[in-house]
Amino acid sequence: MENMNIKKLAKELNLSVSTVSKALHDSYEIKAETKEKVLALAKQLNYQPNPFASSLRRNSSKTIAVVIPEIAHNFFSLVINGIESIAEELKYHVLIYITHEIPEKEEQIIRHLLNGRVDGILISSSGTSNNNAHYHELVQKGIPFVFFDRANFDVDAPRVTTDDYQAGFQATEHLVKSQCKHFAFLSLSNQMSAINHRKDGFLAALKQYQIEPSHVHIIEAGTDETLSFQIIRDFLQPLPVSLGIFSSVEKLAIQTYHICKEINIKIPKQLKIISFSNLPTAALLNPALSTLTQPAFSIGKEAALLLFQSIKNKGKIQPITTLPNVVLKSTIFIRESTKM
Amino acid sequence: MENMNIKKLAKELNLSVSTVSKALHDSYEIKAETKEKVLALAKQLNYQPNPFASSLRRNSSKTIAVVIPEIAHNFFSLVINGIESIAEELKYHVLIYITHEIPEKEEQIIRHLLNGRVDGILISSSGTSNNNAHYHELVQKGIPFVFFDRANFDVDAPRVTTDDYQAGFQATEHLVKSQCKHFAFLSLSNQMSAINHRKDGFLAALKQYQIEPSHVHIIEAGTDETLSFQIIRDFLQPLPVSLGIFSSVEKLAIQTYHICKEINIKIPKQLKIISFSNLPTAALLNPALSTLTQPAFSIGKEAALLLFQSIKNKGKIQPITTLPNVVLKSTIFIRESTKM
DNA sequence: TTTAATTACGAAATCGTTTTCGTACTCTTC
DNA sequence: GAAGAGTACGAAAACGATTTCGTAATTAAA
Repeated sequence: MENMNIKKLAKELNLSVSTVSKALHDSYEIKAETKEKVLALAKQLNYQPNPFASSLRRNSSKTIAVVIPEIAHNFFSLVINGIESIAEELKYHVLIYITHEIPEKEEQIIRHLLNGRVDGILISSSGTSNNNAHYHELVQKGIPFVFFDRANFDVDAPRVTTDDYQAGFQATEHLVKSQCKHFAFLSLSNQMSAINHRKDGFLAALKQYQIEPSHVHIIEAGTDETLSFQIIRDFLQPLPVSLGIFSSVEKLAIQTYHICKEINIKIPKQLKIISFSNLPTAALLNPALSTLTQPAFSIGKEAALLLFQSIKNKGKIQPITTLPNVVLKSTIFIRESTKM
Repeated sequence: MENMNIKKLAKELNLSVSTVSKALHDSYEIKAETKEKVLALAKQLNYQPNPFASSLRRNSSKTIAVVIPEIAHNFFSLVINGIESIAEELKYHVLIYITHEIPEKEEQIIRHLLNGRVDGILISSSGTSNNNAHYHELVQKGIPFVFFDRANFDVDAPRVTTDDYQAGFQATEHLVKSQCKHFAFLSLSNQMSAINHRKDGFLAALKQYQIEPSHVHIIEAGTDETLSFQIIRDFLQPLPVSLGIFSSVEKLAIQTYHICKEINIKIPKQLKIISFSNLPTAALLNPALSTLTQPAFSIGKEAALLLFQSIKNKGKIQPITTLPNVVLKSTIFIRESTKM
């Protein structure tokens, strides 16, 4: 009696395995009376179908994977929250994979997932633009996937992103109007779609306001903490006059705060800064940080919804439509860190 | 040629399925030459074994589950990072389940996992003390699990916790020495082990320093954001003189900061506060927040290690030993929020 | 030379479901 | 009352691996 299975259940009921299976799936072939009996005993004996046998036979796992660069990050954990809210509702399971911003790691994970362990994948890419073979393999294998936030635009897959260009433009415009003279863009890498769009918005705004190119600084700090710390600190010494920083990610803004505290740069007097961020404490910082805040939870929800749509439509004839490409709006919060 | 499987591979090689399977698992029964051929073709044809067939036959899933109250929380996402670091190394997969602090939700998740989908479970309990039947069912089913941070001490399972009592004592002692006269403990609920230990340390310290009971306040703010906001605000009006707050979780400390900003209470002049927290911005807050910081990443690592040990030992005769009960040390950071 | 052991492989059972295909039996319908 | 339709179930194949058991061929031991 160690483990209940459908065979024992059938024997107990004096029914065949197939009848029991059909009864459990509420098949029209089975009469109501029998169904009730089966359901009753199944509940009583606490029968739970073996998920692997089901998955093997049905060729579906009721599982999705989320592949992200890092998890200890407000944005990504909020996104996961959104994803989970939908998955939970649809009784799907969620596997988490972390790439630690290493493109090769992402490749390896994606390649592994070609084995059919999951019905679909949500990806925030760590990949570089010259490397998307693994995405194409997913397409070939027919495994649905959706990009969120960081997409690879060379790959035909649904995307959920935010209005990065506009937000970047708006943030930069705000810095200009706050009387900044020098402008710096803090970036992780020039290979990430979302960040590049933010940079494009930044550059466009500076162009529109006819800022001298020599006053425009693009700082690629990279993903290594120690190194990026160094790079930013080096950039701030000597400090460009009336510097306005637009940080493309929260982490670099926080590092900047730490550096300013360390080498005694006064925000916003000597340096103004605005950053993309989902920090719940942005308003409590010293000084309060101006932010562009992405609707992270909604991004997760939308991406999951798109993915489940793809999963459902799999195999069916797709109407020739444009690729789903949801763009959500970020919100700008002006706080003290950019005060005149 | 849609999907590669072991049968096609065997046919291609003019070998039997069993030989191929054994070769792939490096069995001593197969000679080196054959193994090489098999490995070579497997790689060339990009063969990946179907995980569900394997799991079904082997009765093991190479998957663990992490069940946590919430994910958008620095502590838990750091723990997951630690868990993932071990799981990744051992080629295990990680499923995430979020209870949203709802005990019934946790029960439901755990009961579902009785079906064998995972080889083991890491749990930070959302359960109440009078409700641990589902844990016992896990024991009965022989599914290994490990508690971390929030354990249920009525259940015999390995635990990874921190020195909550000592940390609570130390934090409170610090408040006493900072000339506080009234003392408040902010709690989520009186049903969570870790939090209760912190409270015990708090009360013990106050007793040792002979603080009048009427100056001791236990605030159970609950897990609902809006409600807890209300409760804390109500407590702070009117403001007890020389109030020292020990917040058992980060979230309530942040709420307190927001409230103080709103109703214009000066920290640390009118109110001192120290909190358990893994905020990367604690030092950048206005004022910088004194914290007790748990080694969250290590907690995740240790818990995962214990779990994998249990999984490995499963079925084997256990030496009669004491239950693994790892207790890690938290670190106290004194900052401005508790300055005299 | 005979027997025993070793090597290298294959046939088939097995894991627990789902699903296809039969097939008795009852009920209509003309 | 014969044919067709509908009802309710069962036998067996399938999913794709792993593992047990058997065995032919070779080698070693007696």
